[in-house]
Amino acid sequence: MDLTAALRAFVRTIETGSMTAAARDLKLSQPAVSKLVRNLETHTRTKLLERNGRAVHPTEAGRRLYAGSGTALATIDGTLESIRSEQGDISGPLRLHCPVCLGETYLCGIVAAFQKEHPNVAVQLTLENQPPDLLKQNLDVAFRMGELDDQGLIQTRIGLITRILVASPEYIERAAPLTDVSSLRDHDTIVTDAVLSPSGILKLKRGRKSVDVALDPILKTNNAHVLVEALRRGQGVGTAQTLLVSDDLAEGRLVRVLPDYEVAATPLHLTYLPTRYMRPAVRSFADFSLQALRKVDGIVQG
Amino acid sequence: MDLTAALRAFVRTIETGSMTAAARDLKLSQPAVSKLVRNLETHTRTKLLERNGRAVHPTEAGRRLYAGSGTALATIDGTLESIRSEQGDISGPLRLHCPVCLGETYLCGIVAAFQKEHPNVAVQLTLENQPPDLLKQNLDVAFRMGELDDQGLIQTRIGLITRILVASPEYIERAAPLTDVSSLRDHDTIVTDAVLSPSGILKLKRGRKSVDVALDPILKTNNAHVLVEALRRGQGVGTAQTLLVSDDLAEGRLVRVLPDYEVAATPLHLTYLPTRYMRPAVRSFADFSLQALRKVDGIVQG
DNA sequence: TCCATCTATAACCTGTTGGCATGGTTGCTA
DNA sequence: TAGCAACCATGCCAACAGGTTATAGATGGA
Repeated sequence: MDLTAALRAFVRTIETGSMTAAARDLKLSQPAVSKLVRNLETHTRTKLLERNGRAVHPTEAGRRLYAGSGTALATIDGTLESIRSEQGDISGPLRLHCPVCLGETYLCGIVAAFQKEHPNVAVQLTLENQPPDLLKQNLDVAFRMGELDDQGLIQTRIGLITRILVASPEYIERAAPLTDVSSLRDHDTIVTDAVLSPSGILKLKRGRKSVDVALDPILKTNNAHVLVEALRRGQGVGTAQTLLVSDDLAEGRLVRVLPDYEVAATPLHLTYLPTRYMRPAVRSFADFSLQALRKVDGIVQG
Repeated sequence: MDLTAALRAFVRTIETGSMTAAARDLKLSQPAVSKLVRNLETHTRTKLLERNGRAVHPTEAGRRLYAGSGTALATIDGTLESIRSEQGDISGPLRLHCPVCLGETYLCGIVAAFQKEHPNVAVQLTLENQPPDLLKQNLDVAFRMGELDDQGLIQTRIGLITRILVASPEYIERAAPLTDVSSLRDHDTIVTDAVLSPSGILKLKRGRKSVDVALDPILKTNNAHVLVEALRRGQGVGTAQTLLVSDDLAEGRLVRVLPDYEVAATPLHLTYLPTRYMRPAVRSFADFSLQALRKVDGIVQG
């Protein structure tokens, strides 16, 4: 029996919670996974999974096998890949997860540059604003915004994503003068869900002093492109991640307003699971993306 | 490709220093091992072994793969076996090594008792007086006499094997009186190689005081049965491990002489390699044999 | 120079494994 | 309660992987 294949199927089944999902992952048919697990059970003379029609759960023995063999498999994979990479040939899969806005604007370029250096790395880049489940989705690296309290997760702080208040020149021309933050109430505002507190408060800072403004925005969106596009069209004034609008600012399509005020910056982290071995492709990409992102205008240290 | 099989063949090849030997170990043909290693090399795109006609040596990459996958494989095997054993069924191979005299007299009985409790454990018991190479011979546990300086070896002290001076009643009748240790020179002496220093000195102790006696034995042997048999036949007086002659003493076939004197006792150790996982059969037998041996007359604590 | 020992290769065969199609079970939902 | 959807198990078939035997090639020692 191919123990490696059987264990891999078993481990993925537990992680995804379903043989069908594991089969998709492993590019096998569902019966194949079913058989592999069955073989493993015969071999250990023990029921490893509790089949429940709907889902499968590991038995006590299954949990122990998972704990023991999961890391061992990862070690083997990591060692093998590290030996291949020693030949100067970094390869293997690289599964990434990233918030949509960052992914669309910067990460895709970073991935392209990385793949140019390492053409044998097969990237799967998932963009979602939901926080990912690294285990279930089998992710190598996830970029995450905001403060994380997730235990059992290694996180490297990349920097702070700054936001600024911007508007198009046309809008500024047209609308009431924006002399002070209190006048924001009289403006059409456009924001991301994330920057507004549930009660609709935007937190700003002027120097050390923090200022809260209650907004009633004309547009709230979770999509950065939509947001920036609306700002460009002159639909209003709003907060935007600096990294999303630096080009627009440089070319005059957008103008920073109330430049004395700072919008609360969001930390950006690179996260991954503490596997025994960091596969070379993963390690290499982590370094690569970290350096690239820290150079981005709109991501600052602090 | 069956990664487990390939890695196993590779690991055993490095440990034994030859594919042919690894094949014997794994109960495969030599070409099978050759192919497995070749597959592994193809898979890693790296030469892992330097074939040298006479012997094979790992390349740098091979050493790294060995370091990484060796323990991982052991972990997997151990976990699987531990799950099987959870079913109350301790099983698997158990490879033991032991000095001949101890093995013939006591260990064989201990092994039999152990197998009675755990009939699915397949024991290979090698009796040799040469110190074993646990890695090359693929041993789980080795019993060793004497002080060991072997690093990278876990050793549990079982106790001290005592030796005493004995002779048969017939011999004592016939020979010169044995009033003092100095009169030993005038006797026919029978010893194990091990107790004599290279220059032929037997070290004794009387209380705190150590006494050296130069002997010119009529029989030196490395085999305990030969030694004891010679003593029983009345060929002379000699040193014997207490555990070998306790029956003879009890039944009057041998008599202890010069009982004030002690022969230097030899420590007995149970040794094994520090593998990540101690397989259940191994752990269980280690406990079992330790308890049994400590009860043996002639093995004392200290 | 021959021999012993070890590895590589070729040819062949068997057994396992994976895929497909299908049937059974479970839990949700209307 | 019945129908549906999702998931796992099983039987059958084809393909390939991995095993063995036989043989050739290389290397170090006597």
